[in-house]
Amino acid sequence: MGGTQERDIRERFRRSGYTLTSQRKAVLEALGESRGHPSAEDVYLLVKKKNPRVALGTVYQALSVLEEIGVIGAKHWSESPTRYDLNVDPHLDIRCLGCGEVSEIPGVDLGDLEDRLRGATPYEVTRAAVVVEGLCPACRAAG
Amino acid sequence: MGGTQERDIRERFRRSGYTLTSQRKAVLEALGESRGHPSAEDVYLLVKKKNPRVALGTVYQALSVLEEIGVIGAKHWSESPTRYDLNVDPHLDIRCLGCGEVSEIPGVDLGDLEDRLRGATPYEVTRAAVVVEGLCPACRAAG
DNA sequence: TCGGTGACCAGTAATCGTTCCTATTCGCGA
DNA sequence: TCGCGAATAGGAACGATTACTGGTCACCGA
Ligand SMILES: [Mn+2]
Ligand SMILES: [Mn+2]
Ligand SMILES: [Zn+2]
Ligand SMILES: [Zn+2]
Repeated sequence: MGGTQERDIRERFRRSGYTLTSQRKAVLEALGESRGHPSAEDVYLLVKKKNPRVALGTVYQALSVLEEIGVIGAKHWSESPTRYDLNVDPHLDIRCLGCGEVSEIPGVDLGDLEDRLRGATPYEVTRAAVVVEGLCPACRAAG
Repeated sequence: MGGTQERDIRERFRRSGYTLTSQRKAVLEALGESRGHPSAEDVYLLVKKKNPRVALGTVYQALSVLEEIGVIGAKHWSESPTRYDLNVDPHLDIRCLGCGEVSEIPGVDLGDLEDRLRGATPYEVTRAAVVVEGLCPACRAAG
């Protein structure tokens, strides 16, 4: 399931040729602590608590290689910075237009959507993502 | 179908309280000329050909009200500026990762996806969009 | 264990798309 | 025709992200 453990992560780094530095470890740990879908800035602030010398650019670069080697996922909404996720299994996330919180939507199957896309366009389809927005219960209550 | 005509547009402006200015008309015309899915910058360059005094900010503002009153549509990809579209019917568009071209994917039905989303999250679902990326035939050939 | 070397990092500047600001102009309604 | 709120031009500011550069570190091999 979701929990990619230390062993696996080291292996992914080794195979990719990237090195597992303390900064990259710290970014990964911050992502675990945040228990959600933090932005690069969120991760930066968490990492800085333990090591005040890290640079924001380093966090961006770490997130980028972690995503590239498949250890974390990244999702984009139009009115928010990119959100990162330890959950790399295919799943949907919804973002609240009120407070910006992102949560997972379990149990929705897209079926053969990608296949149908491939059949309907001469393009080679690389990626299809469903971007969902709404209002969380708290923001809905607050009107 | 797609072609929202002059009459309808005037009516939408009247009801919304916005005024149909020459700049807004020009933006709409540019969108018609461009025959595609131009960015704000693309629209700006087209509008400027006929009226070199328009400001880029005005184009952004015009696009925003045109979208608000339902005359045009806007779509977002993560690695591209917002693209605008005269086609306001629900449909899918794919963006080429090579050249940035956007084209429509006809005949794909999302079925009851939105309903299933609503059933699977406590959020009030406002919007669900499918973002599709790939390689156009030309870019695929150029490999 | 101890360098040597190429990858990495901190700090900062730059970029890009977009929005904001303000003085001026426009255009509709009385 | 006049008055006034809405819209615009021009340019500054903004937020997210990337690029650059000189110093630093991780790791492989002797
Ligand atoms: Mn998630
Ligand atoms: Mn379209
Ligand atoms: Zn909320
Ligand atoms: Zn292409």
